[in-house]
Amino acid sequence: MEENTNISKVYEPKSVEDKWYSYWLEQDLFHCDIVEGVKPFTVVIPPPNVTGQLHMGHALDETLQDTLVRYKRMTGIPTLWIPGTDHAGIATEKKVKDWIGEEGLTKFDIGREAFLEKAWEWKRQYGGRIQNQLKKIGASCDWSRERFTMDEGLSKAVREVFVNLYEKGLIYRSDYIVNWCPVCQTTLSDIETEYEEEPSFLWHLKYPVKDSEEYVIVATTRPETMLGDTAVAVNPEDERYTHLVGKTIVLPLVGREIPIIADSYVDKEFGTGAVKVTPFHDPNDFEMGLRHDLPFVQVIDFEGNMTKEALQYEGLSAKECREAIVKDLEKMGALVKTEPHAHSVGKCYRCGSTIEPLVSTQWFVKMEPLAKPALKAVEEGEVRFIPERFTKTYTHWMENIKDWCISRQLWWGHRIPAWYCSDCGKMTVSKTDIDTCPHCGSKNVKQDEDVLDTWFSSALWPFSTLGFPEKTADLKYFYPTSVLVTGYDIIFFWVARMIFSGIEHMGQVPFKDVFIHGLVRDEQGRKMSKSLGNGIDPLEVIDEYGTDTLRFSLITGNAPGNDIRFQWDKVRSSRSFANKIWNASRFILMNLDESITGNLEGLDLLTADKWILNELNTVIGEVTGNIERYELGLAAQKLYDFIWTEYCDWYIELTKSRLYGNDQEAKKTALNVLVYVLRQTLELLHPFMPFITEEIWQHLPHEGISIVVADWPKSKEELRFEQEKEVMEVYMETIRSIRNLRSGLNVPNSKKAPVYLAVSGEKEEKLYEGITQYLLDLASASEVKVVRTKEGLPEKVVTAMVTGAEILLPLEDLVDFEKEKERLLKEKEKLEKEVKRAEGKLNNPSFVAKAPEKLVAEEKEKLKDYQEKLQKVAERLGALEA
RNA sequence: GGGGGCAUAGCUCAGCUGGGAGAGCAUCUGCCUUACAAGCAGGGGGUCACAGGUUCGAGCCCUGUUGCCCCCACCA
Repeated sequence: MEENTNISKVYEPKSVEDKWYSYWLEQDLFHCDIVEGVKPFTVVIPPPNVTGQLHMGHALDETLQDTLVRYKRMTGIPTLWIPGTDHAGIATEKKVKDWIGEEGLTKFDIGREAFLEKAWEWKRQYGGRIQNQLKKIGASCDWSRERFTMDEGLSKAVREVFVNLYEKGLIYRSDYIVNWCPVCQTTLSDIETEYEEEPSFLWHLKYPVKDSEEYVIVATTRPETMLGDTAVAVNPEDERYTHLVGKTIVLPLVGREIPIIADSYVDKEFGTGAVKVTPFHDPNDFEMGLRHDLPFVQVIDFEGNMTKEALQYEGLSAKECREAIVKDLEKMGALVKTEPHAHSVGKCYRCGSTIEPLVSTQWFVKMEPLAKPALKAVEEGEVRFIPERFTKTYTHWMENIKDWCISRQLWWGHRIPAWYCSDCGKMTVSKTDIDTCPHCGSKNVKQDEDVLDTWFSSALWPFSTLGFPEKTADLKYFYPTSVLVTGYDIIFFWVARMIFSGIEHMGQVPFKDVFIHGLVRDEQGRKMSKSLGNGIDPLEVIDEYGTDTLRFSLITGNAPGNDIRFQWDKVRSSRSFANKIWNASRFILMNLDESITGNLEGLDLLTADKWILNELNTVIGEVTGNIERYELGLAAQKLYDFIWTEYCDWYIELTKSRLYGNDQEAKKTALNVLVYVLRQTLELLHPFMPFITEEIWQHLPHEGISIVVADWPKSKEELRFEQEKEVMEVYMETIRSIRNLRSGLNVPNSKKAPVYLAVSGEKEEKLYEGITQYLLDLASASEVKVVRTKEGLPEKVVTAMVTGAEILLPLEDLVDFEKEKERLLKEKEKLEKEVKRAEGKLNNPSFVAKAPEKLVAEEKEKLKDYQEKLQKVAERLGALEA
């Protein structure tokens, strides 16, 4: 748009997006300074994985955040959006393992130090990718405050928190049954384990009772673990087994003697009512093992193979072992029954491998003391979920929370700050690295090999990014943040943990609002996934259609918290919208000259001008309210309707005769209003479509260096024009009616015809006085006459009734009285129905008594209008009969 | 087993504190009207899943039913 001629008829996003993003950075518009005494608006980005590529989920998440952030920035509040990335332990470690694997090396070949060296190198090479992608979608982050979870400062925060929790007794180290991924070679927390139902079998095994002819039949889904059985349990109330409790079982194949115990965990109804107990390999059995002081026998190792405790089965994989055992038990007659059984199996959320529950020494966070205040904060509304229903999801999880296993057997991450002395055997937990045992002075101290769960550091994100544990100015000013925007799938992983961490370490909740969105699904409603190959790359959409288009299509027509189906149709319709704005603006720019400022002072406004200003005023109020309430979909929809329907289809058309006419003052007025409304509309739209709005705004008369920092439009009392609105609505009704009549007879627009408006009184005559030009412009009128009597008008007319007037269109030979009668009869029917409806309401005494006065008055008005129209239709029909 | 969501036009979905059912796409008719055919004008199409209830008034609130979906828990 450098030149006002030769502008492309279609909007070309590529030529403007990078240009403006660079400009915004050059002008440092996203940087946020502290303004003492003014409460800022702060958002921290849910940090994408450094290994990550931008996917549709990010695109949605960043778009929502950016929209809120840009809006707030325009309202003049100091606004900060902190970007950053997450080190993503398992995911990144896997990438680096694959990377060195290309040279035939394993991480153990090269050792911890070299491996970490490689990992950092990998991060330097690919870690910047996601940031550039964020810029591509227009994210207005303060890049000077970018953070990475393994930055020095953030690592310091992790240590601070770890040690504090440890010293309070809220972190402990213990042998416990954990979820072990034999492929990733690490533990996983409970929420990192996903259960899938698989068709399997329930094997019924016969265990002989020692020194007896009796036996107990146990049912199991995992026969291979029988090698590690250290008891058989029955319900204490189960009379079938009472006499056996305390006796001994001789474990088949193994020969180990194990007790029969009574434990109320056992369900009498399920299977045979007797359970084999494998404390080392099953969470429930583990608990029973503790309760009854049973031995723990490990028969499956950390690679998923059988240990030497598995005797002759040593070395087999668990799966092979299962087959062998079933066969062997069958051979010896110990397999009583095999029945099909749906069995839910834990899977690693990263690699999908089957999880092996195993006992090992791990670090845990004691959750109950942390969960309590976190629950209270949400209950008391200190943190608010939008939409509200997710409060329940959160509460339910927090109420039933178990301790959090935080140690991971990885190298990439925050190494656990605990040291073990091989001389005195004591452990030291310390904020700083140590090389001497503080207990005995020995130099033989070794740091714990494990690192912390990635989510441990993510949980600190809202304050670690601001400088915690240092009491920085940023931390003081920007914490707590204003809103967290994220998907419902990580409420447990992240949101909940940030809440209790914020309360625990900062003494304050980390954010006021949690704005939850859904998942972006494919066109068939399936989850986008790598394995299905149905993911759509947002960058490809941007490449083809532009960022604004993608953003708009993700935001419109969605309610908070609901999943979104990605639709190309919707993308295309958003592109059409961008194009519509482009062309409307192009039209206005083509007509501009230097005298046009887009200010309203001293203009002689017409009805149409006042009408559009009034509509703009309304839209400003509504859109602002919608954004404040996180109803971004509604806000976008309103802007779409306003721009397309009211501004383009009506207002621009209503100004054309002035623009093309000879009255320079009138032209100037129209143009100023056109520019005024367009500029404000662009400002309203900017948070949603940042690039196209900036491009156009810069070409319009404006103040300031960028729309990014333009003032958010405000509704103004002096631009409320209720009366003009009403008049205009009558005019529009009239225009539609005329178009309708013509369309019904297939009259092309090029064929102009006179329009007569028969009005009943002086008031109506006055009302219609100003309509002439509008009908000439928008209703293909050749001339317009407002008359008090139909006398002397042509006979061959089609008619329609509008508020206060009867339209008569002399369309000569096109007029078919039979068809006309038919149409009017239909119209009559419709009106009668309406009259009946309105009368019904108004004759209902309780409606009149109880409904709001305004509503009753409106209903009365409508009734009157319908009755008038009905009467006119009847008259016209009468005339046609005659 | 517990919790939650959805059911509205042919399709995908909106519908804010209850006050005469909307959008996009698709479809039909007529228009290349000098901003835009990625467009303009006009039209057709809905017992708002079902059954009750509250209310002057229910797509919206309450109860129940049916059908899909999700989350949590996981009785071997």
